Amino acid sequence: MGLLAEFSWRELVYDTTEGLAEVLDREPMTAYVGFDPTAASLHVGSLLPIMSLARLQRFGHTPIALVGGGTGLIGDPSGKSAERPLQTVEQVEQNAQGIRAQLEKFLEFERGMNAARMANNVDWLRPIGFLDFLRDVGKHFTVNAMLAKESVKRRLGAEEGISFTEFSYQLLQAYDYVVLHDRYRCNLQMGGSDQWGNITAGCDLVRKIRGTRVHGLVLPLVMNSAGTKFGKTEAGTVWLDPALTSPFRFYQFWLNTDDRDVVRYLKYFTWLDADTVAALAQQVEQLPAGREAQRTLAREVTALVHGVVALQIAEKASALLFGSSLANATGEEILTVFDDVPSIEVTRDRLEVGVLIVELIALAGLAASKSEATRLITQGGLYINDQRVVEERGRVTVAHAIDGRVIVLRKGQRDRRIVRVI
RNA sequence: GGGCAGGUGGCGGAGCGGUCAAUCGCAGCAGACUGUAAAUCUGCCGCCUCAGGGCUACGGAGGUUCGAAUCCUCCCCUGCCCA
Repeated sequence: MGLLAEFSWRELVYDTTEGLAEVLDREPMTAYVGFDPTAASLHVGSLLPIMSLARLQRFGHTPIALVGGGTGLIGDPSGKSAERPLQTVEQVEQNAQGIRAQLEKFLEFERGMNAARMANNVDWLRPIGFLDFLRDVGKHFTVNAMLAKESVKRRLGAEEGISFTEFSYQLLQAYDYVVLHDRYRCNLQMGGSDQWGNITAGCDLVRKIRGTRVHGLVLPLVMNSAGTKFGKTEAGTVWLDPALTSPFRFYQFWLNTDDRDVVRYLKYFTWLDADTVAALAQQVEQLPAGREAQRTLAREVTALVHGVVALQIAEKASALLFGSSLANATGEEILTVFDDVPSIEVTRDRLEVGVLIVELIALAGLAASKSEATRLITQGGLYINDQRVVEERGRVTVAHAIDGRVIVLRKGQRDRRIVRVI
């Protein structure tokens, strides 16, 4: 099976440039994907392009992970409905370093023939002068074509418009392709479907100034059936950095995947083969409550991103939280399992006196204010050590501390905070 | 530079002198149901509060009025059109 067939059954091909199939069958290619340093960490949304690069490498092609340290200073208007504030140089640099470190985990850099490469476009975008850029790159683009790009068109119709800076973005990304083509013979660029305009701009530019035909492939936008943005939960973005999203929550994110999405996600985000995925798909049909597919997805992706040890802890925590009750757990166990749950510290002295529950909740960050905390209790959404709180003016005292060491606050079904007694 | 239309709570979008902490939709939070689901239903959704109320809010600054998100003046910002 060739790469394209592999991509195809996994539903990874949203669109490609013409003739890509023939080239892929004929020769090993060098492909790049760009990652924007908009944050210090990548999130699960980036997992699709990352996995795609990794798959490509397994098929003997060479992957390049491009960190957009230069383009990040400008801001890609693709898929954005409004102009975004510029990030500071330091911010971008820091972010670029962070995601660079993350990307390294997914690709193999020691692999002989097709070892992965890492590049940062600030290296060539920073030194180039404005006049040179206009003469060498800008001259090959008509504004007419630039205006026709979906990302630009949408903004032209929008209230806010688009700045010259973001308008120019497509030229920078196109130029990246030229540089990567020159340096590494890169001849394929992949990205999310929102990148199609930027990718074709790059293909055109390479053809115009180097006379070579290079290709592009865009991946589908990852959607979920609930209509919300993939990779967002109540708690916010699901990051790949374990310090930002704990392995436990990461695991939970995947475990909670909608039935309608889980099979597709197995194809997207795991290495499981077609037969295994088909078997799991059948499970979803016949025994949805068993959630075998979700469990497998969560295990696979968590192990991939955070490692087997982190996975085991996440599974153990899940079992304790949703299986047996807190009542049978010792303070020690709770502290271990909830190690990565946000916690606050309260002194024993304060607990001797008693702390107003609403104050504690606000302090722990379970509610934004005391009014919100009061509301929460009134509605029956607050639990202390899994016991529902009914008295909104009540106090928390040492008596609540399990083994005198820890109190577990919970909002709703699963949002928890740990109070450590010190 | 000129003309026009706008700037209201996370977003969209009402309100156009008092009854407005502000209709409504979306998002969000909680509850019920359940599979730690989806769908659905219910409640909540500025802050503080000794629960009576108090405070801060409708781009910014002034002003008119007993009283302004609503009227006036100036300023700032955005879009569209013209130059």
